[in-house]
Amino acid sequence: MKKAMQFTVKTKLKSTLARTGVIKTPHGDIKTPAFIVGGTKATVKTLTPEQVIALGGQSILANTYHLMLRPGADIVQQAGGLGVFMNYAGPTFTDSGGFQVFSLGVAYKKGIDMVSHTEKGDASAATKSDDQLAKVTDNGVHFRSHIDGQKLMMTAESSMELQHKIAADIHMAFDECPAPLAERAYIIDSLNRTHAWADRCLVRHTELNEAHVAAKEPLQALYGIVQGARHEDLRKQSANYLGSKEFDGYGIGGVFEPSEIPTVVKWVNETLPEDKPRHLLGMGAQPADLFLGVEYGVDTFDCVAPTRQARNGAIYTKDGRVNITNTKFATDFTPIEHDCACYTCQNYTKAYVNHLFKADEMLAFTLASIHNEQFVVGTVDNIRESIEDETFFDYKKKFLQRYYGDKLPDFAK
RNA sequence: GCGGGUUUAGCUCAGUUGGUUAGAGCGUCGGGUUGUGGUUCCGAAGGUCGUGGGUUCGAUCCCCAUAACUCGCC
Repeated sequence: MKKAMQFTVKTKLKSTLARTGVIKTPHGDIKTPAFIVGGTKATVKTLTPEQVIALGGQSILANTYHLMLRPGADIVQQAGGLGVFMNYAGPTFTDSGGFQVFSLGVAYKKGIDMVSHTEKGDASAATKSDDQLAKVTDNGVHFRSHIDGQKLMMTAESSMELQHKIAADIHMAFDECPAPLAERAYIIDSLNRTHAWADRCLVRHTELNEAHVAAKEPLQALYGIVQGARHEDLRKQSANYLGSKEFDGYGIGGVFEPSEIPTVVKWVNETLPEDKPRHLLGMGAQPADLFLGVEYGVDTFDCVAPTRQARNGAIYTKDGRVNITNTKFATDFTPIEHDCACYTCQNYTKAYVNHLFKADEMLAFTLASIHNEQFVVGTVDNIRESIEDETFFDYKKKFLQRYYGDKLPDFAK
């Protein structure tokens, strides 16, 4: 069968896993490494697709779980698929809903911070399944909608069916994301389940793609998702197992600290086949994540942090993160960054953005999101260029030193 | 002019049958947010309880006076 997408490696940075390349989809190309813009509910919050394109976004990632609940996959399909529905002509991804096994399951309102403060979480919550919105079985996951409480079931097959209705260019296999504190025995159990689900996803996905061929519709691509928590042998086992299957690319899932990118991501990417793209799921809130991710072989990222932080007034600058709501900005009539090319910095002052936040005006979210998203997307674009002209390490050192100053984390040095 | 009510944090108000560091909501200030979370979470600052007397071991609370605001009546 014809390929749903093509990935070509263009250049490799020696003595690292970093590379540049191009992902070709039916809706356009993605130059990698690339930061994929978060559009969970078929919208990049507070931004129009035109604004996303203008800030340099190459592609958008939506979420199957959320779209299944609202408006429903059938409605997205009737609309003509995700891209038509949301008026975005570029390449799209959907996440499978597998992450909600964790985020709406064991971690739901249990106080487990997914990355930064895992040690403070309730370890016993890691494997309990009562009093939760999600229950994992070998067949799939029993959910309770966080919106209206109705009981739902998602399986490998149903996730594929939903994703094919939503019709993004690139799908993620339905996986289980075990809690970071789960014990090894549970991680192994979970990993076996994720692998079995990946096989089932591939079978159903292939059937659905055959139907697309018959209907003369574009093919859709599927990434397998590597799990294995923080265990080297399990991560490599997962990368080997999934790497031997006919996936179009691979997602790196699970929950770990940014400081673990040089270990966990490296184990995975030195094991996966070189000719398939790798997507680091949900990471990229900080510049260090981006540089380290690329250095250790990540081709695409997605993260809701740039827009979420923007909605709360946290703004990225090359000299570190600032809170634009701080009083000191109320009378600062200069742009957020004088050398930033984004729409916000070209047209508005810190004082104005500060005022919009204080006054609860919606434009605040839009202007802050444009800047933050362009900051992160642009940083990954610059990283890509630095690989091609072999200035990556110099760029990384200067960027991170300036951004973090005295707070530069050891793992990023 | 007479009678009633109110006066506690920047705002709107709780409260104390008199007893250690007087509370809330909003606002203010600061922080958080990594495959769910704009209207969210965490923390902090801020009051000689209108003013002046009195009673009491002790008064924001009881008594007296006074001021401001407010309602009603003439």
